Amino acid sequence: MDKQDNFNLAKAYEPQEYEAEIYRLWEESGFFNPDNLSEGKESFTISMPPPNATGILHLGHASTLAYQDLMIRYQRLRGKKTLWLPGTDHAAIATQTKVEKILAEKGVDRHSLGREKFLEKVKEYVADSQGTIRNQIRKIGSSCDWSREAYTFSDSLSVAVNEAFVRMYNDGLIYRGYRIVNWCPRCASTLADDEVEYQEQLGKLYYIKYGPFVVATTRPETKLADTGVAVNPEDTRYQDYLGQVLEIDLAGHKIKVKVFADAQVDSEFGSGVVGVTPAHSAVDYDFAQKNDLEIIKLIDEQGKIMSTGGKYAGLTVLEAREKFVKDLEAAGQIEKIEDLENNLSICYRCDTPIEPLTSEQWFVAVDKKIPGRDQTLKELAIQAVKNKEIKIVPDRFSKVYYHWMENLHDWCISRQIWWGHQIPVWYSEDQKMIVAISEEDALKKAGGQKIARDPDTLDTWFSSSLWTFSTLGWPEKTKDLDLFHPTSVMETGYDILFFWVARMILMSEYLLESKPFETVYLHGMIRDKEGKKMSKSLGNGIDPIEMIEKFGTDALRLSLIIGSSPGADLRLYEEKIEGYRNFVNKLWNISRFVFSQVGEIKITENLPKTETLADAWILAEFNLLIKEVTENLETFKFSLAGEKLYEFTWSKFADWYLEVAKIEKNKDEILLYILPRLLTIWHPFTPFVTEVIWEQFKSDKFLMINQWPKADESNQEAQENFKDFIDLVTQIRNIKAENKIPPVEFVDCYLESQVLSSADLEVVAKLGRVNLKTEEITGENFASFKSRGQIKAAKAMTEKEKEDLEKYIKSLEAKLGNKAFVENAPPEVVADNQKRLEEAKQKLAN
RNA sequence: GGGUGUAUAGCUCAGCUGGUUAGAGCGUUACAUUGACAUUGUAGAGGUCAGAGGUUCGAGUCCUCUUACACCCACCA
Repeated sequence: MDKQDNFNLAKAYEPQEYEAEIYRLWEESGFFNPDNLSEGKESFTISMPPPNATGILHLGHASTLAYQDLMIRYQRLRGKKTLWLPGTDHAAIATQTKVEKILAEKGVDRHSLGREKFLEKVKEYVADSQGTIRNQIRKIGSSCDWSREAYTFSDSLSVAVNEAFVRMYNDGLIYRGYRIVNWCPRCASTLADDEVEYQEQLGKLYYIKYGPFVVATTRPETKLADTGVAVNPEDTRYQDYLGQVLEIDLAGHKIKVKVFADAQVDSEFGSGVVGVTPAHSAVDYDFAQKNDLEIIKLIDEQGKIMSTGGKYAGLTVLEAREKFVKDLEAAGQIEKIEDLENNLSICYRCDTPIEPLTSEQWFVAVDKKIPGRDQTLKELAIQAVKNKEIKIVPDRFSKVYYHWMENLHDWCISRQIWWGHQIPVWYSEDQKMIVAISEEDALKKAGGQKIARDPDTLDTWFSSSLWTFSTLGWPEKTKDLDLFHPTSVMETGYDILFFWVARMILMSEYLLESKPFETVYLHGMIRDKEGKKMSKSLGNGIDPIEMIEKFGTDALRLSLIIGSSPGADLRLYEEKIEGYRNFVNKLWNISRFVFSQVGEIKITENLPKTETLADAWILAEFNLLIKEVTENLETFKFSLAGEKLYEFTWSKFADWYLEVAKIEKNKDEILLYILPRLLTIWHPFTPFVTEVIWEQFKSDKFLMINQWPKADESNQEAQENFKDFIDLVTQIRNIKAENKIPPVEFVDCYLESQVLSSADLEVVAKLGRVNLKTEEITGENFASFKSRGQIKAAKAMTEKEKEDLEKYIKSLEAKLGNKAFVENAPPEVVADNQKRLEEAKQKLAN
């Protein structure tokens, strides 16, 4: 008690009282910026996956930030020049959709507002939510370099976007073409293939009498624009028609279709005859290319039937379907209608059903050889992973990556929304197309003519695919780019492996001829206790900010990291976070206790001398811990590292060593050796509480930039011997409990041990709360003592324990009696079993 | 239709290249607690490792099949 004046820590850790202040101190220190870290060392870089500039941070963000901050803090403590570059994404479609929704509530739509005014509204909205996001990233404790904060739609990143576009165009890797695309009628824009999601639905399969055939379709209205009929080449029923052009009457609407054969047609499905609508189905479009079919566009960009639909013109798709089916029925042309489960394609941002339609758009050619490189973009991206240049953790996602890449089609990059990078293409008065990096450049190229810009914008993933290097100043040759690229780790969820990770690899390999990162670490999705996805509609979402307020950031971070493994989903719930809050408080109180015990609060610099077995043991355990945690962190086994730290801190250091220290006293050297180092290795996991405790050491530097401790040799003998120590104490407590002897009641006890000194045994007795007798107590069974009496701990064993031990001995004897085992098993395994048998027998005999 | 993952205590999960009597946290039961911590301590109960075969001296761990769940991809009109 008399020593407690020299430290000042409340009885329980209250995170809210410290976190904001600690973060402010870190930020002001400038050490988030690698320029202020020591010179000339190896660098370590992570580009923060930019959160969408919409709404607020959810648990998924909290988890990705916790992982990244863990790696960043670890590497900073290891002395690397550590850069974590934060930023946000303008998230073209997502943001535009969101603002449109807000405007719609006021009865305004973007067209009535006009492009300029609408974009202003979006900018306001983005500025607002970026502020929220920045604050929330800070709340998680993210030690990122705010001075380098980036935004995909900033001026400098827009330069990178135009540069990339122009280079690809000049290399023939970006082209404009009239092709079939995914069209979202609500967004009034194209979508990339991977931006289309599928929803199972119960639809109808209509069998339509179609000239000499019966054609089965889920979308009868599209038959108005059929230009072909496909059958399987093996199908004997229709051989005579192959190659013919037939005129078909569909309830008065006349179409001309060419009959052809293709192996893709399944003669078992539906009627075995496919009506081909090239303008509104990707498969049919391919058929049209192969068989030279006419392409008749039927559905326009608003999802309405065009004049090519005859009397159905002007109707929406669904209206036209209803009317046309009625007309066909009236004409006796519906043979039957069946129920059919199929996938409805919907927009990934607004869930609107997708219309495939033909349109003139910009594409990235993934299968075209890059000039001078004899490789396609696709091949480039596959190779980077295949030759292990880039490592994906967990490895199984490499396979998923290859599969996706190999099946990648040309990437449609033009969007018809307003929010985003305008395509760097202008048209001169004489209708010449000018592709240029800027308006000035385009004007120059136009040679004095007036120019007009293409209104289309770029897919948001085009700009984010440049993220690892556009944020470092590319296309300028900057010092940052040189120092920090390729980045070290890309930490993100497996759900955006395709959207983002794959495209970053593709772009970096093409534009920089280098990988964007060395390792991709993929975390899983956060789910609720039942394993359900957290979502607004289910109301099962946990708000990370609320959890931080309730339990503290450190507790939330631990709950996200411990118990998770890469690529696997994680269930999170409040009790779990609460449990880690308890742990953080334990660490706090361990520190309080240490500070209360020692004469002066300072750090022991050198490995201390050991006085007792417990001393030697705890140092041995601690050295082993440092070694293992370091190894685990180097190999991305964050959860395992956390579990080991947890176990050491609570079950070894607190439960045993500190309890022994209360008895043995005078442990200043060792306590002040372990505690600061323990705080250091905990720091990447729980940055706040460790930094707060660290302040008590009055060090001239933050724990954040302390040095990662080195592991010394471990004393195996001490580890082995201390097991006996623990074993004896546990036995005593056990016997007392079994005999209903209150823990506080000191009964007599005789102890003996081969390895423990008499001093050790005295400590054992104190921990077990017994009176240590120097002579063996004979003649009586301890059970008869009931609540008072003597114990010879080594002899006491319950019936159950006896039985278990006997069983164990039998199984070992059987094993060792087996010739095959003795002959085939490695000698050390046999010897080990032999030893165990002897020990067990001895125990039983005692 | 293809592919991947998961299945271990009531719940959430560890268990690395096969070799202790299969572990942890939460929950639960009993006891304790004014001296670091009730956000605590001590002790206990609780498991045919989804099922069936196989490989091996030895399988929770490797192989095959089956079942259940989850996810991803794909152009069944």
